[in-house]
Amino acid sequence: MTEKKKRKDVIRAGTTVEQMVRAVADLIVTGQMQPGERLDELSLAARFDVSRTPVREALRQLCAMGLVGRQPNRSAVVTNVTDSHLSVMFEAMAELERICARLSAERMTVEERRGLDLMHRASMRLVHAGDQEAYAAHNMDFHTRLYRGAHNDHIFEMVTQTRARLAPFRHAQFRLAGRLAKSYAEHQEIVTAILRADAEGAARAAYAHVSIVSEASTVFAADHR
Amino acid sequence: MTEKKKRKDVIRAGTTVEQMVRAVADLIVTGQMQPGERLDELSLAARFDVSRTPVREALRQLCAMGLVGRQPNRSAVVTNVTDSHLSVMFEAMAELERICARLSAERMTVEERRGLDLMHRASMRLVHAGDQEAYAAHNMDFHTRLYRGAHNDHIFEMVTQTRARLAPFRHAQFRLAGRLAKSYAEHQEIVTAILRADAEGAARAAYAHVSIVSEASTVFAADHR
DNA sequence: ATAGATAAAACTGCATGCAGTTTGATCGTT
DNA sequence: AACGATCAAACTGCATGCAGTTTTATCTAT
Repeated sequence: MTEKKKRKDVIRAGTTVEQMVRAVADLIVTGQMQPGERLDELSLAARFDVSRTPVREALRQLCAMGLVGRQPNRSAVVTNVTDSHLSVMFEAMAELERICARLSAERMTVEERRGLDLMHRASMRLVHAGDQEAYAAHNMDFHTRLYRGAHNDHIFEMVTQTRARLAPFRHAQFRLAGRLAKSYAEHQEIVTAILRADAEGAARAAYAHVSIVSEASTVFAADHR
Repeated sequence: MTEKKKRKDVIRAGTTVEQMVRAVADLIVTGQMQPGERLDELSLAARFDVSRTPVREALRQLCAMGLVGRQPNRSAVVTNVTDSHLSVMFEAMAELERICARLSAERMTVEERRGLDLMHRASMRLVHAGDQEAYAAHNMDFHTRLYRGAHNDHIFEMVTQTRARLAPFRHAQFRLAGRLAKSYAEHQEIVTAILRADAEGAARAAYAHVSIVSEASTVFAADHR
């Protein structure tokens, strides 16, 4: 019993496939695997010490998530968001953020508004400290709240998925000089509009916010080519 | 050689998994499988005369598409879009259509605008004939052009996916009295705005159009409960 | 008669094996 | 020397088998 349980504790965090999805997604999102790189089933299976079956299913799911591309009888490859899609992806992201901001301004509960405001104010400390790592985490949370605030699960799903694909590029944006303070100021605008239930103002601010991130990220991507 | 080729001709239309995805999606979308119904791997495998492996992978993909739900160690079940998600899905759809219409008004090429206008005009014949089947096909095409016109592949993908999930409900909407003519009139508004490059007008008209479809479909869904 | 326990049947999760396809390296030809 | 053909190694697609879990049917006790 203990043996079995132990094995589960180690292996479990959902099924093997779920783990594989998370693990491989992590490799991609953190940049440990470059776009265009091949993901062959056998190597991955060996690497994580499972058989090819869960690997295959994970790859299929990652394909659906857009993180890898597949063709029949060929290895899966890490999707190259860089190449053609970057601006398209950011545009989509901006549109989604705009929707979420507008709906959030209309629908957020009092608690949600207060929570957003509080966590935003708290983040000022991180800006002053210049703590990029912590601010990135805060930023993630901030936007997640916006997405949740729209109170529409399907939109939430779409925006989350899109964000996942853009993750590699967003990650490094705060390195650029002054981005932290700028980001904070932009958040401020969004928060203010939402607190006022100013749907159009929130929408505009959120759209602009992503556009700026987009430019910053494009610069970053160009640097690393 | 001929033997092999023949086998391919029969089997081929992509890989086995792709076929399974299409086949099962069809079962769901056409209503041959009701929401909540269980999809057990063995039965499906037997039904389509393949092994469980491609069935499993197809189910995983269908899950990603949102057509079926899964839990570890349980059978996949046809997603019950009806229950809670219907209005949420339509709302998301409306937002996406709004974006597409706005971007289409801004970006469509001259040919795209002309094509949209022509096919819209041609559809008047179907309205007069009261040909629901043909009009449904036209409607599909019409909206697809709107999505393409946005010139953003990622948005196209999202909207296509969302539409797929709503397909079962959209299908029957034209049965309701007068829907054909109303739909045509609404399309007219969208087309007019796009031809004028009136982004906001197109956005507004498209949003309203989906909202009305939503109501019609909700009625339909309620009827069939 | 109903509720709960128990055991068997059914089904999912994963591993493994084989067939067919792709990849890439070697050899021969121009 | 460069290009193309040929063949072997590597890899994907799918089938099948076993272990473990869920589901269902039967039996027992209140």
